[in-house]
Amino acid sequence: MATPEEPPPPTAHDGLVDALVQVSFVTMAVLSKVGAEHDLSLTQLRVLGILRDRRVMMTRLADFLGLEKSTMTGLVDRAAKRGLLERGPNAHDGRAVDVFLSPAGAALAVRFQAQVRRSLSPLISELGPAEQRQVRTLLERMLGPHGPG
Amino acid sequence: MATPEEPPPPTAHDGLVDALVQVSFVTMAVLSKVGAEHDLSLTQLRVLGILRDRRVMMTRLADFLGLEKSTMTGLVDRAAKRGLLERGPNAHDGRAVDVFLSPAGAALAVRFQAQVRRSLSPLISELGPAEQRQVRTLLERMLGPHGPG
DNA sequence: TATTGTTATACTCTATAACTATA
DNA sequence: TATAGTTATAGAGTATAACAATA
Repeated sequence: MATPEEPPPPTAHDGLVDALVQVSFVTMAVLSKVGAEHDLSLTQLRVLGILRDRRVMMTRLADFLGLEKSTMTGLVDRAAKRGLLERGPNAHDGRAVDVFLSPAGAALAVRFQAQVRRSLSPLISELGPAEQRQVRTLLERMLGPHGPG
Repeated sequence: MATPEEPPPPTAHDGLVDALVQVSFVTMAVLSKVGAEHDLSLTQLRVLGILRDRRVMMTRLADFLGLEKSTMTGLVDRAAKRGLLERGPNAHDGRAVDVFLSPAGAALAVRFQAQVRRSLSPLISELGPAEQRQVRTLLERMLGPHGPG
């Protein structure tokens, strides 16, 4: 007899979902904090990460981030004004604008990544070496067949 | 001989850090998306989550979220205007303002949680039951001695 | 005609500083 | 004097709609 307001049927993996969400919040908090030390928002961090090994047009960057192209204009404007990235012409399409990291931006991305690794170490060090390999494998599996590329 | 710009020495758990960050981004994207379907930002979601089983004063809410109290004013204003939560007097301090979920807010929180669980299922279903128990245990260990409370 | 990018506008989120009311 | 909360203000992040230039 289900009432109109059915209580959510707790499934076997509810506990996993909760742990996943909590760990994600902690991880994002670390990312935010390290980013803030460089005056970088999470979105700006993602931009640096995406451009790390790519030169892409505005629209593609917006697709990667799941944002509107008009949002990209402001995001790229601010990062460019700080000298972290640059705009340039696209070789194949006169309408398109390419975006790519400046040397300063690339250097910052490298420093940032190292800092994130250090900042997440305490979390990870709760586990032994074998367990670390385990979680890593399992997390990568969760990310799907696209794999850790 | 280390150069002034030392290349970051890759440690054993770098791969785990990367997987953790990626999984966290995916998880937050799911949270954002489900939240957006209810016109709720990640911060508003966290507010609902915190108030789920608590009545707290503004300052305490700000502490939980790591935000300034002035930020809370706007956040609570908007959520209250939508009827999701209410302000009330604090029994022990005439200066303080308590915040708590309205019935509508509590109902939304329940619906939201169920929806998040469904939305994260595909990710989790990449693993078998035994593996799910494993990750859960390991993630909870990473969250530290504070435990999954 | 469709697509790329920018501009204009508006709203949310966030912080700092100044203020009020209570402790 | 110190603390709780709000207001004022400013800037970043986001979206929608209208526009210019190119395809």
